[in-house]
Amino acid sequence: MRQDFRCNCPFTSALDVLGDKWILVIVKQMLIEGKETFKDFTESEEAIATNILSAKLKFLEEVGLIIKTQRPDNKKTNLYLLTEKGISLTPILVELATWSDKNLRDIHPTIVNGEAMEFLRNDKTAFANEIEKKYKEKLDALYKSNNG
Amino acid sequence: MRQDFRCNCPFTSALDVLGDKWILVIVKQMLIEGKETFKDFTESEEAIATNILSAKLKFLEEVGLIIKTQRPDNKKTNLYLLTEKGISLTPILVELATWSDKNLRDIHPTIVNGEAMEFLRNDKTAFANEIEKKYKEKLDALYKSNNG
DNA sequence: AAATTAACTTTCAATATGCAAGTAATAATG
DNA sequence: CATTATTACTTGCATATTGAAAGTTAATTT
Repeated sequence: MRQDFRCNCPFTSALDVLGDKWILVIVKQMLIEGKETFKDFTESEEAIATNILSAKLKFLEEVGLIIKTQRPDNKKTNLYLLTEKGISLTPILVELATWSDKNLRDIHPTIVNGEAMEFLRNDKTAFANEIEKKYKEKLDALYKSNNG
Repeated sequence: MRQDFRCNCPFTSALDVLGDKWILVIVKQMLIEGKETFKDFTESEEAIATNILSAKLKFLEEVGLIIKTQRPDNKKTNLYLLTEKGISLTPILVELATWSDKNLRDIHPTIVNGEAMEFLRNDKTAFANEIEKKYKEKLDALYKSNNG
């Protein structure tokens, strides 16, 4: 799954990488729902098929949005973790959710509307910062336990 | 092409509507490049096939992101115009371009890097406001000439 | 050692994409 | 006013992508 680009437009080029049903959903699952193993992803609400998941994880690794690692004590379970490049997708995700909240409820009334949505509506930037911070703390903890 | 949603997650629901290669590219062409007729879209850099374009325009209309109109003096040429819901995709597009600018140049060095990019980098919000404002002025002018 | 689990891969059917050609209606030209 | 061109499609067909289900391999647990 090699990447090529339709043209030199920055908008279109972003969509050449991110423009599909699954890529940003997987990133969301990592960033917001704390998913990190193949199994975690298969068990999510969105119910991705394993062959698609496999292909998308490979692609995400190829374009440098995630890395594939393991815990030192477990050779079976792979860990998929966001890189800086991947973490920096947060503002896009935040704008997507904001747009859903404001514009999709008429055709999709059951979109969740809890505390997190409240926080997002109230301060988008703070919401994004919080999420990025939490994820980075998680990475720090992981790398610390991996290296001693 | 009816829309259904994978789940109640606001992130995923946005991608149920917007998550594909073409939808946001077409919106970008309308919003930023001023395209408004079928022909305009077929002549763009991204070179969309006419059958795909036809299907995507239909879908965009169905979900209420665009409306299909005509000029009073021309019954042949349809005009495709963004609704409020469509215009409010601007912040998403801005974040996509920002992300491209920062993260895609290593694997795609020829991404454009002109004055507009400079403006975008300098003040995202102002850039978004400017674009929305210009598009709305265009709509105003059009509706004025259509109604007298 | 046997059973279970995690991470894939394979197969095959269904859907989406894309190119090329064709059509119908309107508008412009001679 | 007849011919030609233009716009907005649609159709047919080939290829690519997606998705469900089942199978495979290696590591871990019992």
